[in-house]
Amino acid sequence: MNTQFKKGVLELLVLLIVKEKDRYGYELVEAVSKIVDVNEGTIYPILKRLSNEGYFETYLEESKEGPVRKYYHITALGMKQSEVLLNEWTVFASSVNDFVKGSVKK
Amino acid sequence: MNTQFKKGVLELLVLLIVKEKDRYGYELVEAVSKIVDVNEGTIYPILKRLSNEGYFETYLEESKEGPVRKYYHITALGMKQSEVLLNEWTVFASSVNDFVKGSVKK
DNA sequence: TCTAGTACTATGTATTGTCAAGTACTAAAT
DNA sequence: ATTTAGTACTTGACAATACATAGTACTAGA
Repeated sequence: MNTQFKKGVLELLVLLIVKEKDRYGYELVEAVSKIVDVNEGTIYPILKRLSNEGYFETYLEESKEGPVRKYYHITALGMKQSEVLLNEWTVFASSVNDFVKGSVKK
Repeated sequence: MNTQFKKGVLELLVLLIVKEKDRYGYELVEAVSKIVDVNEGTIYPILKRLSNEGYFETYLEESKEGPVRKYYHITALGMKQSEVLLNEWTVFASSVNDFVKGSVKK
């Protein structure tokens, strides 16, 4: 899969998934993987960055199936950011798709 | 505009525009700008890269309105690449859009 | 002669995704 | 008892690509 296409989009996907309900990192990796192919080493840095920027709050919870899980909870700022990004993506993708479709017909 | 979303997509747009007919750099900047906001200093490096990779051939032609123009012509390899990239973009964008639409409803 | 528009090049920087390796816990298989 | 697989997270070096800025140079009109 084209790595470049994912830039910026993964951040949007992570925000939207955590917005649904609190998630821990490993769960996020699997959830995002269902949409686009993605590497473990890609998601964790995004989570750290989004937390540093105040979009997520975190807390720990024990698990019976393995080590402690770090859960991510979206903040009001994160909600706002997900809306901004979602809007930007929608505008961007439809501009590109409109052109691309016209290009195919010729 | 979100810079990250453009990664990889500009290459696709440039390929599709040059595929229509031969273009020179400055013309490309204007054509791409109609689709997504883009900087001059972004397009020229893409043209150089795509030429180095054998997707474009170039030739010079004089102009009455300014300095010499460098025209880009797509090669068979470039045609192939534009199809590959277009397909990858279409699959990618629709995966993301399908998820994103589901996410909005909730 | 100056300015605006056209046309291309070069360089340094920032962002972000990938890869690889490592740590560590639990549960099931050998 | 030990190994293996699955879960869970961290870190650091690396690659790709868009941007900003500056510089060169040509033409035409004020």
